[in-house]
Amino acid sequence: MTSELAKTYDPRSVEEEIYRRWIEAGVFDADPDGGGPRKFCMVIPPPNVTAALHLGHALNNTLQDVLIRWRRMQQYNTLWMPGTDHAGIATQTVVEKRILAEEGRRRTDFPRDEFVARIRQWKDEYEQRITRQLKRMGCSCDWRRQRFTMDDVCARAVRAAFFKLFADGLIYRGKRLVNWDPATQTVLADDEVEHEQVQGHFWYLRYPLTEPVKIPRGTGGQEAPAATMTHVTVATTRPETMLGDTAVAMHPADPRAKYLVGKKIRLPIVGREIPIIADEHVVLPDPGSDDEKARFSTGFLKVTPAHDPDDWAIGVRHGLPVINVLAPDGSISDRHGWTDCTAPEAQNLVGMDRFEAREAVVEFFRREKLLEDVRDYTHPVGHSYRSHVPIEPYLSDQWYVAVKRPIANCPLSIDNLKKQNLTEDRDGVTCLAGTDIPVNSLAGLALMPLLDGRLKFVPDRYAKTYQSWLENLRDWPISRQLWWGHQIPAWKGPVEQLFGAAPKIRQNVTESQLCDTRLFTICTRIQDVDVAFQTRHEGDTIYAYVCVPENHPEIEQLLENSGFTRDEDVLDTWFSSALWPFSTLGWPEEKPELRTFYPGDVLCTAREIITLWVSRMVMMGQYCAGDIPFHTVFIHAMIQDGEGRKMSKSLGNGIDPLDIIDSHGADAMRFTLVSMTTQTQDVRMPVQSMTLPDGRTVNSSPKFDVGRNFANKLWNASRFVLMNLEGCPAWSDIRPGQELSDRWILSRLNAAVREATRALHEYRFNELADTLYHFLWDDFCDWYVEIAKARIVAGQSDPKAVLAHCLDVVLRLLHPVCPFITEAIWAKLNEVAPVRSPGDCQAEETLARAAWPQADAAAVNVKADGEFDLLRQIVREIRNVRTQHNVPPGRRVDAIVEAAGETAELIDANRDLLASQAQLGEASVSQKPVKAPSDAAALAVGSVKVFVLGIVDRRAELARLGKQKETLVKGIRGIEGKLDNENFIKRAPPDVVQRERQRLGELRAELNAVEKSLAALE
RNA sequence: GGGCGGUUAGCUCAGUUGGUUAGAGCGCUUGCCUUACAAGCAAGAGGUCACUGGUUCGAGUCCAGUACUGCCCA
Repeated sequence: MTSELAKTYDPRSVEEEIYRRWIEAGVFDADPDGGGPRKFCMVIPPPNVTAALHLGHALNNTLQDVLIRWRRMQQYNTLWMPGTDHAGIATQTVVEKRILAEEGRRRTDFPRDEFVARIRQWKDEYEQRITRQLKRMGCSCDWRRQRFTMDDVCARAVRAAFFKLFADGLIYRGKRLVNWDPATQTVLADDEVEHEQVQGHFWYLRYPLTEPVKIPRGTGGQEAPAATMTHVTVATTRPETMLGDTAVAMHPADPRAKYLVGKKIRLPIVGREIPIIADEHVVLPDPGSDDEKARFSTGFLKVTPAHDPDDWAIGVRHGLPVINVLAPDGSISDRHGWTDCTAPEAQNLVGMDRFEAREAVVEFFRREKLLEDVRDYTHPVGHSYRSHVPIEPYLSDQWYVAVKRPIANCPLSIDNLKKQNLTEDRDGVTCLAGTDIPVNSLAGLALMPLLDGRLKFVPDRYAKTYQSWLENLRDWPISRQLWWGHQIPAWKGPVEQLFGAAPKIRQNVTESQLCDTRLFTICTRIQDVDVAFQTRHEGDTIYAYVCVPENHPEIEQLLENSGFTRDEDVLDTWFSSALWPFSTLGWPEEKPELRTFYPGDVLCTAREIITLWVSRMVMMGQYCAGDIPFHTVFIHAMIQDGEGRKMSKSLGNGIDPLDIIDSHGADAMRFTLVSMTTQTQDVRMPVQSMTLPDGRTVNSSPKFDVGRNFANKLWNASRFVLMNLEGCPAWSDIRPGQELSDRWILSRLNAAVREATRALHEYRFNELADTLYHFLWDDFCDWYVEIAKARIVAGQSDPKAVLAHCLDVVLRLLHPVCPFITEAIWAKLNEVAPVRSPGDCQAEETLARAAWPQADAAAVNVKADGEFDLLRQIVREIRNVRTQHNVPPGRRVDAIVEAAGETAELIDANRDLLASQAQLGEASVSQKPVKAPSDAAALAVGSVKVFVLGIVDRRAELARLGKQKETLVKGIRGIEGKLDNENFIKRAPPDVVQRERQRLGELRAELNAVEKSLAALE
């Protein structure tokens, strides 16, 4: 037969060809004009172009592919939108490092355009690699629509969103302390900062008072006995920041405060005179306190507004000067706001790295006998999630998105929330209940759908992460000092220049409005184009920041000709990622794609980006596109190695999906990943090295053998079916209800359909895999196929039709998980049996398009299940006794079954089944008590007794029966204990009591039989 | 410090609203190359469900606490 399959499944021989066929047939192509409510849309979490995909991506994309293929088979109009993310800081860093290593050149050695072009080359290469990886995994994305977060379509959306936010007054320029990464020299958002415990020190530094201060005896504090103070002692973990100190603070309740506040200190090294101030933020010293800060405190706090967020707040309260002593690269500098750096000791420090400077400062204090103490102190320090260096609080101008500012023209109604009492009034602003978040703010828009139930997380515990993040949200800094990204579409120039560029402004806006820098945004027109601008005092000048909408280069040119310059910074990567669900569909243009596929349905991602990405997509989806981008967020586990560590390049424990596909096949990898997807937050995957046929040694995991073995089992089961379909009758010509084994397998099949569909609806991926695994392997292969063999040999043809139908349905059910192998077998099955199921209609040519099976409730047959279970149990017991008596597998033995009534009839009708499965010769059934022959092994299966003749080894039989008796006695005692308990009888549900009673009866009958047999042997 | 998890067989993990003798895969033992499959078949061994207490007729499952461990946030 031409369609005979190879003995072992070889994925490499089919995968590529099948993928090509899907593409040619346009199977993955979405239809924007398809209309109808049955659409299903997902956007891929765009992989970073930083690097090739790892196993986590393989998991993430496999799960998405399972969902989209399932919905496609359910005949939804599906779209899976593919694409990649430019990953600003990550990609720029990677390319910078590589160029430095290979060419010895730094970014600043290039013109910006040229450097960006180099990154673009990298991006092109990795975009291609990633795409190829996804295709090899079998991902059924609509590749015609593939996007990149910096391509023209996405860039237009970024411009449009930025303009909209700017014009609505939700983007503003602010000067404040930011998280600064001195290595990459850019600002980071709070959530890009990782807190790590660091073994550090508290240094106790003495700051001399300009003149001694007398403190009367009896005043508290550490230095109480001293009648005259010549210095105060501050404790710090970052001594180098003292160069920027502008005050020393103490708590107003400190008894010493009334003598010291208002006095001056001469700052060592610098020579600056700074005041002692009173502020309640200072922690009072208390050596016995549980509070670590109180134990380490001296009561005096050095205040460095430019280099610490808390000090910044104190500075604002007291109007302190702000002295920045660091350069952007983290070195000490007198050129970024430090004007009194004149002392030679101070000048010596300029140019030192911050950690060098720390040692130098400490050394100075030590030398001058001003270092009072050094104590070990373990404390959390923020580190850059990219460069992993400690971040520096740094004063700078950045663009921010105001996340809690009410939006004047809010695009969405809040009536629903009000109805559900989810709002409350706070100072005239409608806020979400229990929060300070205005309903019509960006944070409010993101939180609203969670509260009103339109947005769901699976597993639902992750909703909490999302909610608490939004509730504690601060304004989002969106500018980054990078070259790789969307350049900020804002132009800056002196406000007078704006009049020259746009004479009409005078007509629309008064001069006082223009120069009132408290106003955030003014919208006006330049040459009939809507633009928005903000004004801001910087030094003695009032500047205008002008935002121009997309597609108006002439306005940009006009501004630049008038002395305006475009902001050099780029936007945070997450800004463009936040727009991904609709930027990819062409927003802001009203395209059919957008109408048909937005809002999308499911987002599938890992928990680490719930805050960074998911929340911002919801925020921007609501704000820009007027609806949530998806109704369900499925959060899958993180894959770790066998020791519970993250897989990473530096540890060398990562697994490359392509290596697994090469060695085990894509379907095997997918099956394993799906079967590992439970509701837990991590899964471990023991890593082992493996040698590929081409000689490479790569990382793999024995876990993938599970998938490979399963694929091979499916292949061989199919092989058997295909080899036996000659003369396969039409479904309408068979009577599958007549034979128990047919009724049973069809019952099991339909139960599997029901179970698999339920699992998918509930995102229980492992249950989907388990259901299919056990149906195929245990029920179908181990039992039905084995029974069918005998029946076919005996000349029956019904099993052929049942086999064909079962295979048909299994292939459909398994297709979303294992698309390649199922498609390959489907083609063969179509050759041999194109018509093969109830209804006798021609099967679909392409499995990927075939209909998802519907469970036939009538076929799920509890009676058949029970009857078959009994027969199966009898077979197992006979096999067991054969093994224990060392009966050679090939030797047929005779058996007599003793049973009553319907059970006897059932067994009698299935004597062939027993004979073929238990290797019996003569099998007879007796309704009367059988006198056990002396050479027979006696088995008890419930009320059924089986005598297997001519095999008895007395010792083995005694041992077997003794053991069975022991188990039975134990079981009986347990149940008797329950039934003797009055409370159990009284309080347990009657069906539970009834079940126990019945069970007790069965066990007693079995025990009885076993004891008789034992007696006969003795 | 706050939040969320995890601890079940040698390993990796399931275990639904509490209810038969707690399951699977891998690994292990024994016997089989049985005409789909040795990546296989048949049979089997292996568990004080982390610990302590509580609720209940009944707890792997619910509650409280302890230990260890992981992640997120500050």
